[in-house]
Amino acid sequence: MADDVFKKLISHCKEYGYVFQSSEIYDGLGAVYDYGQNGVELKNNIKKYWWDSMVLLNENVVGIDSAIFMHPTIWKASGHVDAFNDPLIDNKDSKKRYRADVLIEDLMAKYDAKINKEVAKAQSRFGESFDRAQFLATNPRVLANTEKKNAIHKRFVEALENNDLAELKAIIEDNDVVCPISGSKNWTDVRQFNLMFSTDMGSTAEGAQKIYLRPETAQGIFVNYLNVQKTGRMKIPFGIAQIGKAFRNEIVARQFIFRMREFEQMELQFFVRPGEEMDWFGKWKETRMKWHKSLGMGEEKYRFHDHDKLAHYANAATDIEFEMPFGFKEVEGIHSRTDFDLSQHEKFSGKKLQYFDPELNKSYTPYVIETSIGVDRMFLTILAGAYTEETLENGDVRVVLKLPAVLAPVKLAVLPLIKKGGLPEKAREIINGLKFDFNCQYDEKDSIGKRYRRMDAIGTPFCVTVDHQSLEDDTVTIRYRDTMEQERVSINELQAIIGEKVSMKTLLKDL
RNA sequence: GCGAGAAUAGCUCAGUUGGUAGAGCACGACCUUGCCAAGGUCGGGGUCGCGGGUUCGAGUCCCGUUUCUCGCUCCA
Repeated sequence: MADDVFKKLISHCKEYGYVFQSSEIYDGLGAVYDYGQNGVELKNNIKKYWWDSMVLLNENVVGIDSAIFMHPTIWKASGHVDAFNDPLIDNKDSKKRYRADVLIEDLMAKYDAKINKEVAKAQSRFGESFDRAQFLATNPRVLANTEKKNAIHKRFVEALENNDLAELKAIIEDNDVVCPISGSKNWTDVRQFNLMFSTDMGSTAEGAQKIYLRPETAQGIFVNYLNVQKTGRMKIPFGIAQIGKAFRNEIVARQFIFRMREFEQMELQFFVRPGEEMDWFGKWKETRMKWHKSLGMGEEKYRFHDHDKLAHYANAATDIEFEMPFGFKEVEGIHSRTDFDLSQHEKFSGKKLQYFDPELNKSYTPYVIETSIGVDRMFLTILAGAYTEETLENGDVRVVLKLPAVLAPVKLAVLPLIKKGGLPEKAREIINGLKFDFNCQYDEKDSIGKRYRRMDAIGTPFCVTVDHQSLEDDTVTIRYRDTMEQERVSINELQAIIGEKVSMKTLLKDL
């Protein structure tokens, strides 16, 4: 059932110009998508809603737009070069995939376990008089295991240093490592998956330098934080916001635009005093959840998912999850990143990245709270939450995108009831008065009911219908998408009525 | 990357034991039309995902490949 809804949603996205597969006429490109005429409007509106809620509503938050290309050493400092280069091996029988280095580390841990067992046995036998160091140096079983382990360790370290994938496989095979699931030794070759895209900078082959397309936007903020702090005279606590593309060569990229190879992030890095990070973590957690819920997609569709296992840079982390047709999924991550990133950049760049705090009269490396949201995932949550199939009184099924008005691609359609008698001209006149403020659409084709349904399908919140009475008294009917109710209003009231309903002020006044 | 399934018009799909490609909806023009997708007339649109093979002949059978879906796996 849920899969069914998701399929319909994907079809709907294509049919109504929201999302197309990239390079479709060339059979497509895996996990890359293009936004269509309505998709780009919705996406831009999402970005604006986020940007304004960060930069306009917080006087201590400013934005930047850093380049996608960055100095390659940045990715060594951030840990991406190491972490995004896992050597992987598959067991052909169980079809399970493992990290080759983890299998070998497990193998070494087994020898440690054997040694510890011998030690424990001896200890319980000899009690007080047990000499651990001497035992380790003389016991033949321990020595044999130590020797085996050291031999593996030596080969392992050398293989890693030389990036020798065949040797990693040889270690696994020579030591009879079996798959825990199938119990077999039927392994594929070890392959390396670099999750970062790379390209060459420099037009000649000799002078070219290998650079990466950024796998996250955060580092562009970290390396600029002092520029912004100094030139903007920012005082801690302060934040830097950024929206931009990031690229990851996902091994498995699936579920439509949920996991794409080229995607967009909206990130805030908020710089705070060390020791105050948990307060700010809590505050941003609450603020971000409020922001999501302000869109009215249903409070029960959101939840926090706190991380038990933290990444190496974080001392607290949570996700905001949204109930997609395929279950609760992460939309936004909120992390307390400590001073990990700035310290790493100090180390690798050799530059001081400390902040002088005039109130405390001392310098320190700030701690960072990050809120990071995937624009494309956000887009998907909005569409998934908005997509509705309604059975009407007459038994017809109406497909309607109940998009928040502030995000809807088209704010209003102006429709002449019939295509003659001066009604089209009047409708154009109304659009000319409103088109500077709202994205308007004109439609005169087909019956009025059919036009309403077309607007429902792309999520247009308001339909303004021009009839003969409009010519006499300058009134029109305004029809509301969700209730299908209509009311007659004066043409010169339209701007205020619609303006109020599409304003983010209405939704975010408590933020 | 492994395994399974799928791919025919913009969309949803039909297509017989292999015999020169169809429907509905959508789209365009004109006419009609006073409020919730169904009026009339005419029209545009497909080398059946792509490449090979078998055959007198392939949308249909075989092989390869691309993309999508599901499962595994991974997930800063």
